[in-house]
Amino acid sequence: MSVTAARKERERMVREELMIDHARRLLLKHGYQNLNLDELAGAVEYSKGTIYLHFSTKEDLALAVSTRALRERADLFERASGFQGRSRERMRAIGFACAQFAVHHRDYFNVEMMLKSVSFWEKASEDRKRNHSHQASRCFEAVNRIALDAIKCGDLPRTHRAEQVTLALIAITMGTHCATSQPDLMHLARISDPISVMRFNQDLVCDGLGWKPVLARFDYAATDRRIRAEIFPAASWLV
Amino acid sequence: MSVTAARKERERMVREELMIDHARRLLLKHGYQNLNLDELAGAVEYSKGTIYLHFSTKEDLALAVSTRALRERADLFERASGFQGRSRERMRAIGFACAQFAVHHRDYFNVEMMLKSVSFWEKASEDRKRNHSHQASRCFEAVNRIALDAIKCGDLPRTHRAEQVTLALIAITMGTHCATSQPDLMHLARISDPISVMRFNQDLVCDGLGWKPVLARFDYAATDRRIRAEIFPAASWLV
DNA sequence: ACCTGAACACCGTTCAAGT
DNA sequence: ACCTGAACACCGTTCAAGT
Repeated sequence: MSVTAARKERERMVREELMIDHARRLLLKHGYQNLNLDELAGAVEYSKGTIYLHFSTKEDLALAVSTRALRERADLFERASGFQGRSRERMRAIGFACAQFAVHHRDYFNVEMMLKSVSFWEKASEDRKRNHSHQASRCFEAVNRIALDAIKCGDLPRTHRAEQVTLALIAITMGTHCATSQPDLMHLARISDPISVMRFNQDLVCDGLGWKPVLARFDYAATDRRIRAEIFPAASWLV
Repeated sequence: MSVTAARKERERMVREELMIDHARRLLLKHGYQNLNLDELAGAVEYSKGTIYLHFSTKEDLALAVSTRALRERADLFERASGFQGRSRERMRAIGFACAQFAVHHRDYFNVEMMLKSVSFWEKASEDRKRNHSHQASRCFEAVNRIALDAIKCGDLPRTHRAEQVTLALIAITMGTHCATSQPDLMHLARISDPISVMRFNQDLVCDGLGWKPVLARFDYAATDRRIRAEIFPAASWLV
């Protein structure tokens, strides 16, 4: 490959990132349905035709936005997973990673939901689908490794399978996101702080699993301080 | 109102139900994005203009489909709530109602997800939005009443608030639906039966809440048989 | 009074033409 | 070789005309 070609490729990637940046902004502003490619073309200062040199369809573009966020989540999860402590403390660090991600990506979860629902996948390019499931499995494995360790060392009952445990934690996390993003429901439940609901629900599932040390028998305040200090030193976003 | 007017109104309602029936079928077949009003008009044998005499927008139509399903869920929940037994047994009956609903509506959950994500609500008519939140609150209250009773009689620790409990159960249910509808995730977790995952996860949350009698100290097999016999006699769908 | 379906508007997608 | 933007296609929405 010539020197010129390498530079061209680099510039191409920069342009693609620019498009994803603006697409993300517009997605959060208008939602997927009202994301307008004319507006995007205007924002990135390229023609609509050029957008189609990067993304095969509008769905493909939305998937790219989603995958980039998912990669950030996987990064956070892997960082959290390296926390030095007992298995349930490491799991708690993952909880912090979720919160960090939720704050950084605010109402991003709505876009994520969109992807799960429709005929999105059949309209996206193979490359991008592969990348998305790669990032998804990084997230899964980060949690699953902790569950495996917990079962091995006896912090979790040996009757559990690690994948069952991981799926339960993913479910409570997704479900809480889902539930807390519905204003009606939050109003019915007379609840205002989504992050404390997330904590509470994740603790419930861990306690339900019998994950030692159980909340009632251990004070996690010191753990939480260490997680903040060691894993998320830059995070000024939480009390 | 004249006799004629009453008949006209009845016929109007029949026609609307017909439209909702077919819309539901097409939604499940193609997904929301590919739901085509020309196809719907053909299926119901009315013109597109007539569809707009019933529904203000395509979003309004989808909301109508969703609300009718939600009404059925609320009916099932209220029936389950009347089960005679301890609070956690009644909660278990709600779990059966969820399963019954999931089986009857199969991949309906995807449509439900759609509603949560986009600028759906701003394009739907006020009447229909009101009806939807009415049905949603019927579901919420059916669960919440059981939680309130449980706290009152000491089956749940008095430190819990009923709404917190209800929200946690809604979250694990939604999250499990969400997670089990992603083939990638099910493959990673090496899990094939969504219904048993739902049971497992709901039990986890109840145990985590300390909802007596806890799973390990009580055999729910007899309860399950009674629920099947008394609440869902017509349900041949579960082993 | 009720219903129709052709016409319109909007926007994702393509491709012939320009630099 | 790369980019453009006018033209096309599809489909949700409207409304003048028909019965």
